[in-house]
Amino acid sequence: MKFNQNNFLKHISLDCAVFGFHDNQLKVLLLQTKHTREWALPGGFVKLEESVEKAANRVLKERTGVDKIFLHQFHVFSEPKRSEINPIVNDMKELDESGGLEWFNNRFISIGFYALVDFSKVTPTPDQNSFKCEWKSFGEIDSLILDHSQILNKALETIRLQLKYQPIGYNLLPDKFTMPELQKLYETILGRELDRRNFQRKILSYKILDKLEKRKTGGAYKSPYLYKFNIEKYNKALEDGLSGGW
Amino acid sequence: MKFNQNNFLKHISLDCAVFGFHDNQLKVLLLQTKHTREWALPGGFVKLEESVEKAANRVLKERTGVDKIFLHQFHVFSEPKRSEINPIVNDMKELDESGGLEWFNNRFISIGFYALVDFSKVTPTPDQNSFKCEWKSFGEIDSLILDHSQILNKALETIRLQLKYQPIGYNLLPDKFTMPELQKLYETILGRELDRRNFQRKILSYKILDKLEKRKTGGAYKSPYLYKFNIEKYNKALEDGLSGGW
DNA sequence: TCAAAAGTGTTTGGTTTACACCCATGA
DNA sequence: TCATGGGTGTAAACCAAACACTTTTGA
Repeated sequence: MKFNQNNFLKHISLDCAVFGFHDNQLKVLLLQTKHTREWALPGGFVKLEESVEKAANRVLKERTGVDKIFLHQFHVFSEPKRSEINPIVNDMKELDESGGLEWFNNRFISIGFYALVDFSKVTPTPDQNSFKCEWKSFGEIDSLILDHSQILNKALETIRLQLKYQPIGYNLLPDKFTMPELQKLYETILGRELDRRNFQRKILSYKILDKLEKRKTGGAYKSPYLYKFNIEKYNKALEDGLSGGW
Repeated sequence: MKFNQNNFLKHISLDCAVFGFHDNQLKVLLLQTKHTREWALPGGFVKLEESVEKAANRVLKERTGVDKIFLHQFHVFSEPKRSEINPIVNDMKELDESGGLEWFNNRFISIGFYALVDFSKVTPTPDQNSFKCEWKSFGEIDSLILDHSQILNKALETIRLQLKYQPIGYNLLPDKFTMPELQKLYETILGRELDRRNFQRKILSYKILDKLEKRKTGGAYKSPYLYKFNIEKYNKALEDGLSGGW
């Protein structure tokens, strides 16, 4: 299936900061470009008859295999020169016969989205312009294409703010998880350590968790309880907001 | 000066919810369209070489006479049919010889901004497609053109959330103001009453106010103190965020 | 001189923080 | 059996909500 620029709105793009959580680390889904081997956020364009939310969902379905991802727009990036491509790329793109060169030389206003996904359910899949698609630990990402670093940082900042009055985790953790795992997630996003006991008390006070039987498997030391989110209460908390902050 | 559609990015517009505060009421700046006499939010388009923020600032300078207004983007509105114009307008627009009909029949993705301004400094000024421009009390606004009601409501919702961790008022009140006035502003935005004494204690705890001499003028009863914002501390609070919420 | 608005302060209850002890587990 | 991680509890500090009394002002 070839890219046909006539199917898309000119000047408008979208970029997604897709976050996952694995090995106690915050992961970000990135693409490596075919030509320059630079890293980029997954992104795409908006079809003539779809909303930007639909477009973002479509793009992420392609990149991850997962549909209906938790996804929110958070900022529009529109500096006039933000999408000016590297002259080197310009040359290399000419190798491309898809007519993409003309398209990519347009100025783009990009709508930034952040997405939270269950790491284990994602199958990273490169797009037409990419060489590969894979998870990177947030801490190990250094330079990204265009203004994508800025977009990524602003996405994380937005999530940190959301955390103050909304629960998080349902979209980032597997169905069943332990309290220490959930805590680690919060600590990772917030970038600081939390008190184990106070964390538990606070989270439980939101009443969005259901406690299950003890876990038995592998891990050394005392086995922690398993929890799962109570989805109704979780969604209600998402809408109503939480009282205290972190 | 005629509108030349070649100077603007196609498919992209912006709409601004401009809030002011007057007579203890929250005011919104609206335009009344020439043809159908419907009400609309001030809006505009993005020039080929400007950011959306610059564009919004430019548009609001034209509508208010005020430059460098406090202005933030808050959401992108992109439902495919959101900008489909009323067929009646379509006919009437043909009266217009500016070539605007073709332009307005495009699909537009609109970037929503909210703005906070000092009511007394604004000179409402209609644009090319408007009959008049004036302040309306938020409570008295019923129907707006296209999805502008939705945009306006989402703007207010956003401000309410901001209020939880950012100070507000510097952009909405005159230089000098009294504590009851500031409180009324908070109450108006939040849509509920606050305790006078607790409000004062909390606001003062932020240390963003400087207390001045007593006011003497007109108002009956005991004269309240005048305050002004300490702009350095205010800006710092804007960046760092406040601790407690409302 | 009185009603209404505004200045100031105190009590109370909940929430957050800090910290301690015990239990379970696999090496 | 012991080091480590995990479950549970409590005292102190802090903050927010509720409420009372006094002062100033113009009518």
